[in-house]
Amino acid sequence: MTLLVRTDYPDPLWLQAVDVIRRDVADGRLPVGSRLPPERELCEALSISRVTLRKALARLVDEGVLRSSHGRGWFVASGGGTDWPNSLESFSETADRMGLRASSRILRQEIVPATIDEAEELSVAPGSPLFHLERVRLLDDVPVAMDDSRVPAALVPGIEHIDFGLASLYERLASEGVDPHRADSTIEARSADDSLATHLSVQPGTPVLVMHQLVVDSLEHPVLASTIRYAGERYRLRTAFARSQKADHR
Amino acid sequence: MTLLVRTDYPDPLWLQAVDVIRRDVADGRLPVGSRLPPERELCEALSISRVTLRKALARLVDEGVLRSSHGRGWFVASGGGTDWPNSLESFSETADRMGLRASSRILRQEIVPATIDEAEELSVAPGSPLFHLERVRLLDDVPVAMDDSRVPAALVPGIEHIDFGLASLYERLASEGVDPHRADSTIEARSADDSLATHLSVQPGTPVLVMHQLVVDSLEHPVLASTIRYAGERYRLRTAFARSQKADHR
DNA sequence: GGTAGCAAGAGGTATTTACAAACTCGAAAC
DNA sequence: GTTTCGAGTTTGTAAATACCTCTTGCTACC
Repeated sequence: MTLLVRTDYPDPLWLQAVDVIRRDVADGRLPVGSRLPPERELCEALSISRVTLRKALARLVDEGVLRSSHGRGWFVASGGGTDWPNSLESFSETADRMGLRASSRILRQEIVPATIDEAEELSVAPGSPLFHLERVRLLDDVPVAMDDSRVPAALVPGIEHIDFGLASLYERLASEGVDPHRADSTIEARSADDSLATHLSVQPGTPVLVMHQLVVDSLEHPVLASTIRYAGERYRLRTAFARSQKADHR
Repeated sequence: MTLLVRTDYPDPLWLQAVDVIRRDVADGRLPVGSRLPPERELCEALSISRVTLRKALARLVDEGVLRSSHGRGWFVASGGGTDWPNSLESFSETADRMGLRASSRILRQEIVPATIDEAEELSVAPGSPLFHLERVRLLDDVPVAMDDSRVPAALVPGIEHIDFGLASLYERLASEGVDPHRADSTIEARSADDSLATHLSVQPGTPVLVMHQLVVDSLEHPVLASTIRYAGERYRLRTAFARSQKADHR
């Protein structure tokens, strides 16, 4: 605990205390399961009052870093800090959580006329311009998924000139006033075909997780259809489902 | 604000204050968007100190009931932001939609002591009795999935004698006052091992969709852990994700 | 040898007090 | 007429203090 909190810093003292303790946990100076010094000692060590310290500790409980035991002390929570998304965890959120770097490799980016099937799914006229974006998604330069997205070109003028190696498709849609509201999805397990296996650097036939999503705005207009194929050994979807009372699993 | 907090009640004052304010909001005495009296007035009205009141207010922010504006006051938050209608189509709903008949074949139904891992996941003591239910789920007598569920036996007395070829696990839990509230889930693609392949009547190595769920009640107590393995060629999860507009609290 | 009870140490709750920072609004200055 | 300033109000942060409850371990008693 070398760092102290400083009154001449702009951040509130309790936030500085949060950072100090969180860092000590992350660096292993406070191993998982270990007990922290008593509150009164921590106060002295950090030169803050007990109220301020307890505000910091409360935040760390919220973050799942610590837990308290009445009469016994403060303990570093087990690393399984179940930090569940309340919707589907996005690719970059997964990367953040695992401390990895997310990136993309563009395979295809063009505007083509919509086929009958595409037109039907996205509620546009057959032959109307459709933006195709095909990317390999990587975590720390390891290919993890193939993302094939289609957007009606009319929604985002000039979309074919955006560099999606850097830009986020969702952010671009949002900046054009497109408001993703719901994503109707199907999820299934398939075998990798030769083409997919090549792009993901896996053996043909290995299991892949195929998620197809149709994203609609608040007026139920389709704005994006995407198919993401995840290498089964390299990715795991995380989400939280609300259980309606009538859901029966007979 | 008719009710007061009382020092001679067992609940902490700040918790009583939370209840009072939450009730006022629920009853419409504090309409959505309205401003609360200043903290100092609330302190006096509730006969508690400002620190105690602020602890209550902080909790209500966590619950999404209130929000504060520096220099302006406290406001009742719009209730419609925090809903997360992520839903997952259940096995029997899928059967209904496709006009098929859902059934189960029991492989294993017994009470065994919880292992360390199981105990940790379900927040019970290691060695405490755990109900294991292993079933093959069929659609029109075709095996489609293998369901392995674990429930703390204390939740449903006599659970080991129920015929789950007919009864619904969720209905049984509900009838015992267990209220499934949320299911934290991971979904991945794997290859079928020999045992699974036999039960599902597929070739070993074919892709399977593995969904693991931890179901918790409204108090965040785990009530059920289940792993369902779907034959990739025979089943497709259908779900709707809400795109959360939520900001991070960093 | 077992058990009840006490005391020390830990977190939990609550009060009082003080000052800082952000917002509102009206009055004065230009 | 517009801007600027400042007083007043309100939330945000922080300290010092007191006492309660729970856990643990030791001690003394039976």
